[in-house]
Amino acid sequence: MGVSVGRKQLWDQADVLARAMRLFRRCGYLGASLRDIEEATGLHPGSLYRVFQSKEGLFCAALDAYNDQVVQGRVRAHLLEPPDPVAGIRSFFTSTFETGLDPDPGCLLTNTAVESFTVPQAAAGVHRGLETIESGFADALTRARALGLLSADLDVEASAARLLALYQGLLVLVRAGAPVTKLHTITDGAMASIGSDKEGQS
Amino acid sequence: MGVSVGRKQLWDQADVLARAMRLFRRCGYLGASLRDIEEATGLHPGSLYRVFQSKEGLFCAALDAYNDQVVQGRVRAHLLEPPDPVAGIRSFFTSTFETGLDPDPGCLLTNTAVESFTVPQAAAGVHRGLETIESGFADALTRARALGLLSADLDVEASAARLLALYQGLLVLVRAGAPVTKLHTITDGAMASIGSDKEGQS
DNA sequence: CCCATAGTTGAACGATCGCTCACAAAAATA
DNA sequence: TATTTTTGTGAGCGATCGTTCAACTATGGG
Repeated sequence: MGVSVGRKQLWDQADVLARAMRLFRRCGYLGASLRDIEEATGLHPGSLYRVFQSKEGLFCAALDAYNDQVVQGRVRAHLLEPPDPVAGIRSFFTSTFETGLDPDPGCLLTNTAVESFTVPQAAAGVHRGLETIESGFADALTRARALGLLSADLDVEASAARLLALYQGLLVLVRAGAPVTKLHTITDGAMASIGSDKEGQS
Repeated sequence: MGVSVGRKQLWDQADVLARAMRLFRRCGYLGASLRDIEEATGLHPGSLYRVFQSKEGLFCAALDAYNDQVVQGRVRAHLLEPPDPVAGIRSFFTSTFETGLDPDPGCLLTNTAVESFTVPQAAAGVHRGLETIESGFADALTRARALGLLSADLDVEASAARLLALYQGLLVLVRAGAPVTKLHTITDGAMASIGSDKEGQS
């Protein structure tokens, strides 16, 4: 069945998608030309088009990879796994602007939602990524409530939706170059709005 | 001094900027070609370039017009003038997604912040617009506190920053096609997070 | 060794991009 | 009316866009 005739593919698809993803996060879909993509990935247009059909196809594949690796990775690391879900939610926010991690390449979900008119097929990917984040918030909130860290009558669904909006807004402000102090203020307010301020509330 | 020799300009600059603004809100800077601009404004490239020097110049002028007209108009109408500042804040949010007003042309500040790499000179305009909104929130919160509608120990500055982030996030979700019920949930949560839920809190 | 197959390469296509400029048309001055 | 000055017009510039494809290179089967 698995015919093994012909030349072997010289490049790793995951690696190429990771490079394309980084370029799209920085420059957006329209801002990244095929020549830029060629330079970033090291692939010539023929190879790109044989596998991904078009620039849009590559973009959608990069968006899927972003969801599967970056988004799910961050959600798992900050929202699902930490024993202290409240601290996890906080670090999910602060990790977007605190130095060291990465020099602000931008969130592909935020950027694509704003650019959405350009690549209609990407809407599904944006929706999927946003839902991953939101259900991550919901999971962390539910766990925190069960641990007694938050009020028992907290509306998890509404709080998760609000945290998602706050998170997207924070990313916009990061892109706009807001000072880190303001981003911290917003994060502190977000934590307080779910009933957990910095000092703890017993 | 004011020499009055030569042909009269046939077009109204404010009207042209309003049309360009609408196009940029919908398509973004990169997504709007000069041919699109020509069609939207009715101006030929010669006239455009004589007055605005470049596509970037036109964009920055449109962004300034957006700040002076749309942003300041909305801030005044919802945050500065209403006798009930709390209701004003709520309508400032809901007016972005409730039907009738406009079919979601997008916020030029949000879009430009995300696209910021493209037109570096636009950063100042984005900053100015965001500050207009944030100080509008601060004004409404201060008035609401003075009226006894909100807790006396409310941190106005922090709440205004959080409302700005929430507002930008809401606009991202609107662009992403989030259902109206979710947008309402987020708005209700935003109001509750400043200490005023739907039913009122005495 | 030769052929069939799969993958790589990069020149080049038509379309469109942002932008320019020579020219025509109007308004004020002489 | 002739002249000067400003504005409108739109063909067309070089550059770059997304995309294609014919030639070339590796691989496995017979």
